[in-house]
Amino acid sequence: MARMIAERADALPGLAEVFREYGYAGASLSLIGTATGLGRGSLYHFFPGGKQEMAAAVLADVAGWFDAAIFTPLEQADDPRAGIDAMMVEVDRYFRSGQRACLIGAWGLGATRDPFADSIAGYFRRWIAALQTLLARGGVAEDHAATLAQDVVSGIQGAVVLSRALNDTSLFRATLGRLTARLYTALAAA
Amino acid sequence: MARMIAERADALPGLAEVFREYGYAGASLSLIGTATGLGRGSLYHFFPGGKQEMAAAVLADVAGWFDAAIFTPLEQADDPRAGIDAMMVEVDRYFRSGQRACLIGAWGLGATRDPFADSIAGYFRRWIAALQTLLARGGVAEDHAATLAQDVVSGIQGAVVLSRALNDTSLFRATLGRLTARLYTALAAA
DNA sequence: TTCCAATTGTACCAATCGATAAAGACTGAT
DNA sequence: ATCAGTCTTTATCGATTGGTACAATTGGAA
Repeated sequence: MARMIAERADALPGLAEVFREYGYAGASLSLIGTATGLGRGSLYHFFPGGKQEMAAAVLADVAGWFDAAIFTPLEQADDPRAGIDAMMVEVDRYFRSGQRACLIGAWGLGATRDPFADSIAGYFRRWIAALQTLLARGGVAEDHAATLAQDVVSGIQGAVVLSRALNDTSLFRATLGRLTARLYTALAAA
Repeated sequence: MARMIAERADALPGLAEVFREYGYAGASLSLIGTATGLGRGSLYHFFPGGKQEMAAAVLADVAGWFDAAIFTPLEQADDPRAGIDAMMVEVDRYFRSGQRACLIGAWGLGATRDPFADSIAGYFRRWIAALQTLLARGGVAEDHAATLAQDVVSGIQGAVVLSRALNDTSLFRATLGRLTARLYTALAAA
């Protein structure tokens, strides 16, 4: 009966989808079981800490993905404009043009955040810092780079909320475009 | 045993707080009972439809509050700038400078929205329309007013997410200030 | 005072919750 | 062939879930 295929990491995508859609409290073990294709035994084998460990693993996985796919490329981009473009492309893909919620942002809003407050804050701090670094390297004044980076990360989160609520993918993409334009303008003025 | 004091409306604030903090699934009847000071009997007397009716009532209450305190004043403001200022003051107060989540925005992100998708979308549409109307009356070009209104509502939602995640009230207020400045600039150019 | 409708407390329901335990099935290495 | 270790199934736990039923109690109208 053992597949030897299953690793802990294989369960994470399904796990993340359930948590994202139903929230921490709403993600029951039956839903999790269905989404991951794993029985209770397997789940508790991979996550002895239970639901809380599953949530922590998902959070770490999402944060890790953003780190590798967005934050680090952002910091290491040769051309600031190319770095920004790459970020926006990945953001649009990841959030499915605003139809997919931000798990970390959503958990930050409710009581779920308490056990994970540091991870959640760290994720956003890292994102802002990476963007700020890029802008500063592009010649943007430090304080302007800081507020601009905040505005962009905040603007993306707002676009996720609004475009999901209105069920409007074009709104998300248009907002990303406007945020990109603001970044370009700041770089051009520098 | 009867108090004869309690009305259905008296339960709404506590109800809203629980739903906001714990989400729909996480808001158990015990939590709701504690927060409202009402037993199961009273709750099901006022809300025969159970949890779902409680949620719908809270949603309608929040939307009604915004309508009366923000949207309508926005539409009827004599001076666009004064209308904007009043909105920002109320927004900052309502969201407690970003420490209080937006119940409607949060529910729009997850599976909870399904039964309430129309109400949630209507809330945001109304907000954007009111702001857009104000800008248009201030002489801002229609398409510019539309995108600007979207950006501001989206920006407020993003600021709630970000400032709550970072536990930073000054970030929320600063973002509101920058959004206000953008609106002023558009009005000045008109 | 009597009575009625509104409100509340209590007990209870089946279903599901998260979690545990133990036995079984499979693997790779010896 | 055997063994240790990995993974899965199944059954089950006590607690809690949302919801119901009903009697007790109340304030106000008659």
